[in-house]
Amino acid sequence: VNTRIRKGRSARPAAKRAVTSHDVANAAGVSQATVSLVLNGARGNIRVSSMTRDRVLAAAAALGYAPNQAARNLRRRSTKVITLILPTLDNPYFAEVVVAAQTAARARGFTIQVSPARDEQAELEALATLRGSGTDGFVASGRSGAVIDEIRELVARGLKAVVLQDHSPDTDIPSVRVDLEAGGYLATMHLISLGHRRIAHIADELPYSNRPREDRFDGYRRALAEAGIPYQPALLATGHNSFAGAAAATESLFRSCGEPPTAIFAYNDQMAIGVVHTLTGRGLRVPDDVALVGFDGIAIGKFVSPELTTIDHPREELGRRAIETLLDLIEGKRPARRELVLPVGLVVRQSCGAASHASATIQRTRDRKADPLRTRK
Amino acid sequence: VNTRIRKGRSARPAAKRAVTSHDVANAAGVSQATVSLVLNGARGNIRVSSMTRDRVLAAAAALGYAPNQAARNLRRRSTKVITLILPTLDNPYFAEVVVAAQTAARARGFTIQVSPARDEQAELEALATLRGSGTDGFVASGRSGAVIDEIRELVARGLKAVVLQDHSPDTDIPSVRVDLEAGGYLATMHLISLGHRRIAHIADELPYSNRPREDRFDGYRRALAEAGIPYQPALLATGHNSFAGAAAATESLFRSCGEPPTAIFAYNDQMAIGVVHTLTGRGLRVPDDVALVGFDGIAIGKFVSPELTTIDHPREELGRRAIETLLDLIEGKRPARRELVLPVGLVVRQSCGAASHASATIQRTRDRKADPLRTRK
DNA sequence: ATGAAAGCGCTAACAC
DNA sequence: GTGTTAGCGCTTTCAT
Repeated sequence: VNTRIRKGRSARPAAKRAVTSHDVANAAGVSQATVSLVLNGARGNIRVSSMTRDRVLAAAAALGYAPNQAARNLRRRSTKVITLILPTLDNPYFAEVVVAAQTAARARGFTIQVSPARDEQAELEALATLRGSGTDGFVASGRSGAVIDEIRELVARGLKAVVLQDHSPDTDIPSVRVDLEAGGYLATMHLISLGHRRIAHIADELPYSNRPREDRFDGYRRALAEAGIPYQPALLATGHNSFAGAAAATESLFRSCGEPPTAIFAYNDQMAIGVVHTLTGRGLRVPDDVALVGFDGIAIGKFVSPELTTIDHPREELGRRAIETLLDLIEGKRPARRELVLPVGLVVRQSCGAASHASATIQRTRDRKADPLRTRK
Repeated sequence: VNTRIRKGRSARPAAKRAVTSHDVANAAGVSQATVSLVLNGARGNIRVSSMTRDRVLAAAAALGYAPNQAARNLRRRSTKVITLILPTLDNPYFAEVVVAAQTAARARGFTIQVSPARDEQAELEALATLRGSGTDGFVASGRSGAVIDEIRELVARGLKAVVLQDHSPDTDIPSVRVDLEAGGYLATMHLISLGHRRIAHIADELPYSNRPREDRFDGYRRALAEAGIPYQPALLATGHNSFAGAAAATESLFRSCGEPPTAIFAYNDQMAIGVVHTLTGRGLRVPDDVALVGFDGIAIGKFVSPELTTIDHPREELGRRAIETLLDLIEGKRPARRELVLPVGLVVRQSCGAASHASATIQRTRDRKADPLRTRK
């Protein structure tokens, strides 16, 4: 039965029938159910003699048996797969999140699947593919209203979801994020403490309402307000979230803002590098002519010139906690917090011009639940 | 039947039974088989009246029906999923490959799944999870012998495979790769043509035999040989494939090589940035004191200072062609070539010191099948 | 043009 | 302890 010789040149590779639990059962001289029992191991009681167990295991190994996932998923009504929908893979920020997520998932017997979705349309498509129960749950960023609606719809269908780097849209959709507001505040406050008063902000240009951006921006304005510096719309510029986008945004900032800023707070470290490029191109030195603080803490910040002062995020923890929260949900445990907000830290390097004051100082915000923002000054 | 009220506080979310094709059939007043027929559309003939078709479609939409993937996969013996196993996601190089792969796959009705595997062990694990027929095929890099063996084993089980950025290990496992040898040759030749004779190479330190590294290295030595420059082992340094690893490798290179090199060919652009960092730290200017050529062509090379001269890879094409080759295999078509080798191009920017000669020159290698290497000088 | 019926390979409840 | 049995939801002949 199992020997179906590939006849002639008919091609169509004829996917040689895989070995099933039946084959193993035959080889071991037991019933198919026993094979299943043995292979699914410690189902509470070990109700199977160690002798048959060994025989089954041996037969399975000899035949190279691997259970058919589709059948198992169908029967179990679960796939042990979770999906991560991320805005982009261009930014190594997410690479770190993915690796941490994968490690955390694997530790609990789950596999992750990554879906890059660079815009709202792509995100909606990625979410749409989750409807067919190919996954037990997912992590997505919130962003636009349409995306939130689709997330709610999937949750209504029984999928579990966690929102990453955005606010919790619903009681049964927890969120795990970094304290971006505190980060914006810390970055701006640092520049203010260095004597700057004309501080620009270069942000992502995403068209729809976007919490990660608003949070940074809120922190920026809170710091200005605390220092009694009026917010000036002319000092805000947006561009595509990339090196080139930031370079262009900086160019247009300097062309149109009248009196130029003496300092810039960038949306993330990649954009900060684009900012440096334009500044340098205009003959401006960083930090002497313009001070700069990035955001993220990705590895490259230490290797460009000048080295980037930045707001460091707990990227590993972000990925890990998102997965842990999701798996708790999937396994029926109710997560400890609806919103988990991770603290950030200021890393002082060269680009802010404070190098003489202190090198590689690290200042962290407090861990917090969902109470009002407060940072250690 | 479908209304199972979540009773009391018994928790265990009770995953409300999803709507099945039976439900749709009932709502539309047809048999379940007809629903399947309608939804799977143009199965050759359209043997279904447009009236019932409309009724089924309407019912499906009203109920928000989505076919159960597990059941479908079980029945079809295929998942329409392919897996991409990549060494890392840290390097934006792979982000581009992934996006291209995803686009190509989607165009043909397939979904991709990404598995980062930073070392041999992780790669073997990732491959092992493919045994359970959760995927129709995969793209992996070759690397170590153990990995190749596992790839062969999976292919023997009926999975389809394509090797990325390595040589084809077997007639039925095609490879799609960039012409790394020609790239190494081009980079080195460029430095030679600028007058350099002491040219170092900073490479990835991967422990096992590694074609991508050997290919670059072969190109490097071919160029030296052609110019009559003896190869000097002291000018080869290896480090972890990262900014920090390259920085460390450069440090040790300068500490131990006796007379220092006047030029460096780096393994990739990320490592090139690490090289610049160390050079700058030692008070050496790039390109004035040491000329540098990177490899890859990733976006950041244009935004660091000095801008990186590099060997540009067709990253989008690499991802796309790998997927197309794999899908051909899955669909029973025999791919046109066993080895597809994509040409690379030299992009001259600042780090090589040729800026005065010509700015942003681009020189490309010829497209080739599997014939001996040859580059246009 | 439509329906009935037979599984795909597995898990789990229940019998012995 | 081990085997029997009943499906999970779908695709796909084969009748009608």
